[in-house]
Amino acid sequence: MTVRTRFAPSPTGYMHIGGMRSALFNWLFARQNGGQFILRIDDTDQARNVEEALAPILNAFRWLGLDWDEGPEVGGGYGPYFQSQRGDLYQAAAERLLAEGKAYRCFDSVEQVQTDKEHLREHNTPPAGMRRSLELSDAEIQTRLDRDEPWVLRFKVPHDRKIEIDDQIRGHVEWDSSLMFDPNISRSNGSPLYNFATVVDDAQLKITHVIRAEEHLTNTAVQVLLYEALGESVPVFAHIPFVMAPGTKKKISKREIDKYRKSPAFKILFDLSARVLPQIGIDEESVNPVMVGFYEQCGFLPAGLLNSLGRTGWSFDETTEFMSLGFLIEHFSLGRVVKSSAAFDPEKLMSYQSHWMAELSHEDRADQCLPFLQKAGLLSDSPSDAERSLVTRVVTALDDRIKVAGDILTYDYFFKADIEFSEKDFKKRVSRSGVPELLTEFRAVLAGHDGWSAESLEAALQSFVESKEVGAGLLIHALRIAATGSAIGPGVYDCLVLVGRETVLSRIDLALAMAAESSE
RNA sequence: GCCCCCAUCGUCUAGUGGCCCAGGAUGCGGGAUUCUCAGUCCCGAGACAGGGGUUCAAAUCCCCUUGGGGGUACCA
Repeated sequence: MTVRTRFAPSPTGYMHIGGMRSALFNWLFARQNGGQFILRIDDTDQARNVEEALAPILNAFRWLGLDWDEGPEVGGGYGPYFQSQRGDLYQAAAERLLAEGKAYRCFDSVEQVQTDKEHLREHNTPPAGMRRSLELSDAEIQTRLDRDEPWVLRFKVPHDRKIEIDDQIRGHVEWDSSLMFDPNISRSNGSPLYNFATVVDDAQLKITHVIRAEEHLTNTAVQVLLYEALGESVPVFAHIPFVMAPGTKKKISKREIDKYRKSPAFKILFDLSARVLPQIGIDEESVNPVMVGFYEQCGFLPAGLLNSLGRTGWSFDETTEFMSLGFLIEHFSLGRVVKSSAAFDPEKLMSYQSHWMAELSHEDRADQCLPFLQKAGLLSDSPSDAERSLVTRVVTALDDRIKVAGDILTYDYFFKADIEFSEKDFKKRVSRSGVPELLTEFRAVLAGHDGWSAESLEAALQSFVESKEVGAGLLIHALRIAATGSAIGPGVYDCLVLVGRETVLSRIDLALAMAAESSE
């Protein structure tokens, strides 16, 4: 039997981070077992713009390198893969259940059902007995049908059953069917409800392993009954824990985004996007950490996010933290998925991301950074060899300081002509007694300096400060601010080399002028 | 209310009766390296929700309590 798993997203216009984790586990399990991973689109609610709303989802899969064997764009032998196009399947299954007496028309209004349930609850009785419509005679049913009375289809739960599953993660779970209320399986307009559609689909798609979030565990009872009524074999279930929002015990959700913006647990992520996104022309409000696209746009590596997703709710052993996709395919196991829900941890994500970024060669890191510089207008659309080489040299000098590709924008002073001096640092390092004079003199040294390498510049500065009998730090800090405008960056000699002699000299002039101005 | 699931450092987790006065990672605190920042290297603080059993022995098994989460929709 070939393993077949699936992920069934609704086209919502973004890919949810928690959903992505579910998809990843399904994908890993399929790949590990040489099976198929299927993408089915749950678009019964959205009539319009499915394509547009689906694009970010497919893009997220592609970005992370998770392919699908059947689904949108690739087709497959069990299509169509859009629920909106599978109406006849649900219709046929519903009619069969009705004909076989396994489902019945319920003429009760929503309000009526509601009232009945409340009444029963007051008397502490489970609502399983509510089957008024089942007592209707054929003639009565026909009369109501003739009068065009609305009805929904309810599945007739056999009340004498113990429903048991051996969940791959939860273990043995069982329910008493006598406590279950007959579930509505299709609406008065004939469209199927989730529990029904999903069973019909999973059966028709020959899904062998249903790996999904824990919220569906209770639904499984009804679904098992439905599989049986339809004469289909029941798949293996694996209910994985929720991905919770950092700092909370609630499922991570886009609706809570305003709270997340204020939450300290999310701070590093929002700080990052505030640094990066405005510079590349993306509205900060348009993406957020609940969406997979956020990470792509900030410059995360697929490997970083994947490692983080793979480690929330799953572990390999007691020490292994860094896992490539290949490692995960090889070693993933449902049995090692944890039972308790896990909070997505941005700090740990950063740690994985830093690790995978550090694994990249400087050239590859430069390739990651390049598009960000282009989007920020700091580099032309088709960069010259000289520009590309500058990026590589800057990235090399920056080394571990680049954790996500978007970090390159923090060091924009290597890529633009005009810089702004950080006011605070300028005051602290340049506008202090003796420093402008020192800088003026050293400017002359630089202007006449033979060669322009980090080594020779260091030697020049050392002998200069020795002759002046001042600490090297005094000049170094001032020089850094003057040459880059910023207190942070690579070693100062690297900075001088990368910025170039001419620019360094003119920036020093500018700094000296500013210092003179402020001292007046 | 009823049904189901879950419970180890702040967080992610290891642990399937003795290897555990609980291991790793992350974050945090301190130190070292240093021209800043980042990194790296050391050191440190930090958890078995509570109560009962079972057993020579329990984080691990059982029961109860408490806490958290989910379901109970003509949502998915």
